[in-house]
Amino acid sequence: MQLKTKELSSKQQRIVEFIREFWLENNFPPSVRDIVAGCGLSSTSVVDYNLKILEKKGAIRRHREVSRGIELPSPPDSSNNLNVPVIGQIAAGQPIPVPDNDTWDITSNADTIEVTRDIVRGREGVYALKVKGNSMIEDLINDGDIVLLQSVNFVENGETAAIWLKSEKEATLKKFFLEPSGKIRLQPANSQMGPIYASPDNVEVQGRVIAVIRRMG
Amino acid sequence: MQLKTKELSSKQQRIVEFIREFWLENNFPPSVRDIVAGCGLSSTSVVDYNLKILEKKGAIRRHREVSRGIELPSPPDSSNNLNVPVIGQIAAGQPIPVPDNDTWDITSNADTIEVTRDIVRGREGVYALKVKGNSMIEDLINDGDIVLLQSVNFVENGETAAIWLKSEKEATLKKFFLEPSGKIRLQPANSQMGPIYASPDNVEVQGRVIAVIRRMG
DNA sequence: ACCCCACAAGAACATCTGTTCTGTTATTTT
DNA sequence: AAAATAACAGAACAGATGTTCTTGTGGGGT
Repeated sequence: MQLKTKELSSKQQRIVEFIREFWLENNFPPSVRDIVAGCGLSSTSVVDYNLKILEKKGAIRRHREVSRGIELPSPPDSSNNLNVPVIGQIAAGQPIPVPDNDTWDITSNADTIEVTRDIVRGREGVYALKVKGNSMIEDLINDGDIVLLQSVNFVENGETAAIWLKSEKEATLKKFFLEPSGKIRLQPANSQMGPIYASPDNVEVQGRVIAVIRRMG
Repeated sequence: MQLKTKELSSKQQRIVEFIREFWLENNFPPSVRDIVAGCGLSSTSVVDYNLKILEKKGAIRRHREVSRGIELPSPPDSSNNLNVPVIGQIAAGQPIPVPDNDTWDITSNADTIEVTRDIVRGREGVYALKVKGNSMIEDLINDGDIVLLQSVNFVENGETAAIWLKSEKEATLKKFFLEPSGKIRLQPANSQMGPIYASPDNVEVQGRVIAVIRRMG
């Protein structure tokens, strides 16, 4: 007597996820037997059984007697969009939870932002942070902006990056410079503010900024 | 001896168009027999014959032995994207060609930028400008940024807007304030720069900024 | 006329595929 | 423990569907 509501069993989640992946890859929905193979199930009847439940729960829509007649409520944008997870906020003094490597759990209930593919430009490991507070205004980044970051451990000199200062336990967006002296200079964009100097072993690059999106009005 | 090249016969164009419509409506590709019915053809072999040609010409992609295994090179936008015309650049001292009213010629060969619908949020008369030069850096807008504007003639106090100064023949992005004195104050965002004061009849609001998109790296 | 070729009609075929039927197993309820 | 229910397994059926085969048509070119 569980699952009366909209909660999906793990198998059902897996099926939905597979449908989405399949659709993304092939631009058309999978057949029942594709799902059997893709989810390692044993029988088409199992799929049908669960698809019926999924339909009742509103997770999918089916067209009877039509091959591959499965619709997702929000069809994965086969074309030009990507869903980038917004994994948190960034503000001075706040830690960033960084995703482990590149195995994202897109299906998790994390917020996502939909961006056109030309912004991501094929890069892997892209995530987004919402800027909280005005502490990054010197980098032309404002409160409420969304910054898109590529998860990398190293950046070129002069790139804007999300940087974790270990001892201070602070995350911040700054321009990154490795000085000839071996020190690392974190440079704000405004001449009113001086740079921050840190030793390399106190600095951890979390990602570099590849885009900023600001909505107003 | 026609159609050796990529040109499509009227029947083939019709088929492609039908596939696109069908896909748009159902979120999955049509079967061969759907095309027969939808295009008023007489036989599945006619469809198959033409689909093979279409595939050779690169108009579609087919997956053999897979029902509804038709892909369009650019699958129809399932509704989340809009193409916004980039009608020019904005920089101090440069005029902006502003579109007449709200009847855009989207099909014109003007550059467009594709943005997700959630950025436009249903607004009409949205266009984009590419920022040239660093003259707007005070508004957290940088060289190379794309600003999305909604074409309006009036803005609220405090909104960032594209403003045309008639006598100076200058276009600029500034925060707009109507002062109690009746003058208009155009306020940059940086305290280092003072505001510009102008009389209302010298000011023409061209649009208000609804989003900023900056790509880096 | 003749032949060649693009194109189409219609039927037939072999899969593919959604659905159903009959059980079986595990879990929960009484 | 017995009954009820959820979930799964396997097979089979019927319709959907891609593909192919044969035949027909109409026009150009020689």
